[in-house]
Amino acid sequence: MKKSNIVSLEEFKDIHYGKRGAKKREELETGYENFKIGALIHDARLEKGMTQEQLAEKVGTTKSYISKIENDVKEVRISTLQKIVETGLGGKLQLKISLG
Amino acid sequence: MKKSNIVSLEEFKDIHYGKRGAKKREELETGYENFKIGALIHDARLEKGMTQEQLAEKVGTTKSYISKIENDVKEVRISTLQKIVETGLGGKLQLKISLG
DNA sequence: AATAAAGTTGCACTAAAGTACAACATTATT
DNA sequence: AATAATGTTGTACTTTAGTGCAACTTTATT
Repeated sequence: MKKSNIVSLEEFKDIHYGKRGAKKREELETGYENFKIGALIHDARLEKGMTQEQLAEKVGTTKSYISKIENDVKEVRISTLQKIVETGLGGKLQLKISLG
Repeated sequence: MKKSNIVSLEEFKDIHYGKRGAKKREELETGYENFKIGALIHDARLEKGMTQEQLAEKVGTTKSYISKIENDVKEVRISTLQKIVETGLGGKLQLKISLG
């Protein structure tokens, strides 16, 4: 299994959320209003071309834990999510409250 | 203590984060990059003109718990935060991962 | 088809969030 | 200054995230 053969993020989204226009897909693209954190991490990880094991090592945890979070088996704490996003993926976690 | 005498959000921010231009204040306004969730909830609650007790009752918890979250004594779970924002404040919680 | 890489699931343990209630402190109102 | 409203802190208990490791399944590579 070579890294070069990992499917692209677009392909992945097509398969799992349908093509652009599909309801689930648009929800995903529109700022993740109804966010599923597992999918967020999964997508971000693929976008960085990393395996669960590589991400886990950077964050200082195990691939089994990453798997559980990506599949919503366990709810991730915000501090942990931040560590995964920043230390692990080199990204930024944004959190916003918008009032009606 | 009448509700009409609660300070406005702007006043509150001025006092606690400084006037616009101050470093802390700009961090607050710029999408809460370095978010402190306590302050987020606190601000949102004030903006709605609610007391901790009123918010607690809507969410189904106690004012002591709300206080602890607002003061970062306890880290709030994402699911709980969502409940507070949506059920309690009638708002939307947005969560986003942006990669470098 | 065989092997390796990547991902999933289960279990036991420990650290911390969530809950509840009471006592105390602070701020507003008269 | 007295009183009421609002907010904070402490303690004890329950639930759940986080950790570690091993076994298993699925997907890719040759």
